[in-house]
Amino acid sequence: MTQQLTEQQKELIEKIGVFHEQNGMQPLMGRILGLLLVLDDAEATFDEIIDYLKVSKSAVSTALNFMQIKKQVAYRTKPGERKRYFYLTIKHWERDVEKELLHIVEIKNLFKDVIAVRGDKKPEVNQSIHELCLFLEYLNTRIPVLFENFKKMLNKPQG
Amino acid sequence: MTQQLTEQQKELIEKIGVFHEQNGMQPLMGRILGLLLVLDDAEATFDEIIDYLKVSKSAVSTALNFMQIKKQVAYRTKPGERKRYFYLTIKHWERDVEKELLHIVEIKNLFKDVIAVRGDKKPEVNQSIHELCLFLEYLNTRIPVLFENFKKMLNKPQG
DNA sequence: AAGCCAGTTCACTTTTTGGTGAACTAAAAA
DNA sequence: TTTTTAGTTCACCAAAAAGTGAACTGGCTT
Repeated sequence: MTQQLTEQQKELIEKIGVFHEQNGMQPLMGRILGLLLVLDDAEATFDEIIDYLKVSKSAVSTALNFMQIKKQVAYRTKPGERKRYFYLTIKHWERDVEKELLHIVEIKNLFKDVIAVRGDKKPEVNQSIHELCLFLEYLNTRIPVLFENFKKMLNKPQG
Repeated sequence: MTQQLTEQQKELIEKIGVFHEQNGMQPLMGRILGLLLVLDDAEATFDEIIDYLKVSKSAVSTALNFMQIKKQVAYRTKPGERKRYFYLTIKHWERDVEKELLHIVEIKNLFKDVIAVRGDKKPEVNQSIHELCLFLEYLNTRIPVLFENFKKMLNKPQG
């Protein structure tokens, strides 16, 4: 029998799950993220996940495979054991946050298409869309700088 | 009869719709966004939306109300006419982009909760989460600066 | 070679979502 | 006052998403 989760842990898993659900992630995946964050050893086997979250094998299998493709989750095995210990690839949080930032910028291409298609009946509107595109382009150039400067700040604090 | 959309316009509406759908927006709302972006006069009445997008009154009513609450859409009336001309509040794109950036930062609070709950069995994991929080805090402070510097750049180009 | 372990696959069920149509409402027009 | 216009509400329906359970697979163990 797998160890019990505290009430606190359960609540937090749920909150994390709901947060990710609202961001378009499938419910179970959000809870697996929460579970692996909240567990002291930051990993769990297939059967432990089933046990903790009270879901079926197939649901867990599907969710984990998807999350592995998306590089959110990986697994290791312990010598002599066959079962997989799944864990979050949280050490690559930079890559993930960068992806989120780039995603904001992504819509720029659609706005460019919009500009190409629009007539000039409403110049103020065209101007707004144009400015937005300029900003997104600017933001795009600043993303790497944000990470660089953050690292600098970490090394020499109060800089 | 409402004027016909060109193939190009239809395609672009669909692309914009799909993009927003994948970001958790309801399908019809995404297409309304696309429609109002693509139309030369950047506005449409209730019945025109029904006509262009081939959907029911109730669907449009629900979608528009929601989008008005979210401040994505507003309407005006023309003197002497009763019907509403709905348009995108695109001139407030700064507010919207800022909201998206803040949304990335939002998860910081959950990670803080995670840190509070986690034991110290896996210090590397705790360290990663901690660094992530620091970065999100840093990003949070940089968001207003991004907009400020963009505006400066607009005023004196190549600066 | 027989059985087991750790997961996978797939047909099916349940739940959620998105949308429809008809009846309704409030304000303006006739 | 009745009708029309412009939109709203709500009970219902269809489709899509999410999850279940049972049968299956492929590598290890005995």
